[in-house]
Amino acid sequence: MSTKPASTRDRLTLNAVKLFRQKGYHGVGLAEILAESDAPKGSLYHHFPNGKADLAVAAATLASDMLLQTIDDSFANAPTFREGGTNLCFKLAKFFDISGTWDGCPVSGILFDGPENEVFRDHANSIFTGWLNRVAEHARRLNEPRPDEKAEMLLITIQGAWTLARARRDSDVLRALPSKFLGPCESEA
Amino acid sequence: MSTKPASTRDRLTLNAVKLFRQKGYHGVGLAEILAESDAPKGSLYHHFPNGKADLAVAAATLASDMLLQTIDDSFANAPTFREGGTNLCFKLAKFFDISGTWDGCPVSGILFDGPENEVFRDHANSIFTGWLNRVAEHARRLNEPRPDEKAEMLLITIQGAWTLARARRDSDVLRALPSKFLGPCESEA
DNA sequence: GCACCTCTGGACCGAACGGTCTAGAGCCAT
DNA sequence: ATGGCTCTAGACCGTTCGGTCCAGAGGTGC
Repeated sequence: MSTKPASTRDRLTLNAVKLFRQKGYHGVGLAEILAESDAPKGSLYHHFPNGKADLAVAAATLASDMLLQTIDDSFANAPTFREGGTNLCFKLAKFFDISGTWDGCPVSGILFDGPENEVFRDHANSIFTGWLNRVAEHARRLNEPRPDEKAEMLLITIQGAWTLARARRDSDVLRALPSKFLGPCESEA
Repeated sequence: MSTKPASTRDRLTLNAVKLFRQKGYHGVGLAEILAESDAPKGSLYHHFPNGKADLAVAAATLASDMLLQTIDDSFANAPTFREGGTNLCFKLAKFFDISGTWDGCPVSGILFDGPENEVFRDHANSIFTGWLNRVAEHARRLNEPRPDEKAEMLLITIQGAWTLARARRDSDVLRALPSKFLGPCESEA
C-alpha cells in the first residue's frame, strides 16, 4: 500500500503489528498483511518459515520493544516516579489518539487471540514481565518505596484504562490516571 | 457435546460466550459452536437471522448480565464499598479459576475482536457503561465519597488485573487488588 | 561467463470459513 | 385430517483461509 521504507521483513513485521492490534490475530488474513506490505507470499515464508505464527511472535516482540523504549523515554528525565508515570500515561494517550483506529494492546491482540499455543501464552507472560521489570527499575532508581508494587499498579491501571479508552474511543481516561493513582492520597476535593 | 440443559437458543448463546471468551470472535468457527451446542446450522440462522454477528451480540449481552448479577451479589450484603469491591474481586478470581481455560473479558473478546462495525463498538461501550453505573449505584448507596470515580477505578483495575492474570494464568493478582486500591491509603508497610 | 545464494513473485492446494436454501419433523388448532 | 406454524436437519455454495511449491530475478565472488 504505502511506500517501501525498509526491508521486506521490517515492513511485514510493522504492518503485522498494526493490523493485529486493530483486529486481533485471527481477524487479519495473510493476504491483507501482504497487500499492505507490498510483498508476495514467498517473501513472508522466506523470512518467517512457520508463517503467521512466526510473524505474530516477531510482531509482539517488536511492539514490546517499542513500549520498553517509551517507558525509558518517559522516565529518563523525570525527577520522580510520579512524574515518569504521568509522562508514560500521556505518551500512551497520544499514541492511542494518533493511531486513529483505537487499537488494542499490542500483546493482548496478538498473543491472547493467537493459536492456543503454550509458546504464545509464555511469550505474552514474558513480555508483560519485561515491562514490569523495566518500570520497577526506574521506580527503584528514583527511590520510590515499594517499587515492584508501584510498577505493577501502574501497568495494571494502564492496561485497564486502555481497554476502557478503546470502548469509549477516547483516551482521556488514560490521561486521568495519574491524578487518581499516582497522586498523593487525598489531594483532590 | 454435553447434555441439552436448555433451549437450543440458550445453548447456542451460552456456548458462544464460552468459546468467544476463550479464543475471540474470529478465533471460533460456527462449526465449533454448533458442535458444542449439538445444534444444526438451520437452528442458528432461525434464532439469529444475521448469523455470527447476531450471536455475538446476544452472547455479549448475556455475559454482561451475568457480570451485573455478580456485582449485585457482591455488594448486596456488604456494609462498605470496600467490602463489596473485595467480594467482587474474589468472586471474579474464583470465576477465573474454575473456568480452567484462562478466559478473557467477555466483552473484549467478543466485541473488540468482532467485525469492524460501529454497532459492535457502541455495544461494547454501552455494556461498560452499564457496569460502571451499577457499581457507582452501590457506591452511592453505601455513602462512598466520589462514587463515580471509585466505580471507574474499581473496574479499570479489575480489567487490567484480569489481563495480567490471563498472561500469568494465575488469578492472585485479582485477589491482591483490594489491599492495593481499596484500602486506606498508606496502611501497609 | 558461470556458479551460487538470497529473496521475490505468484500459481496452486485442500481445508475451513460464514451463509443460503429446502425438505420435513413435530405440534397445535380447527 | 389438514393446514399452518416453529424449529430442526444438513446438503450445498462461493469465498477466503493459511500453507506449499517452484521458477526466476538480482546481486556477489570467481
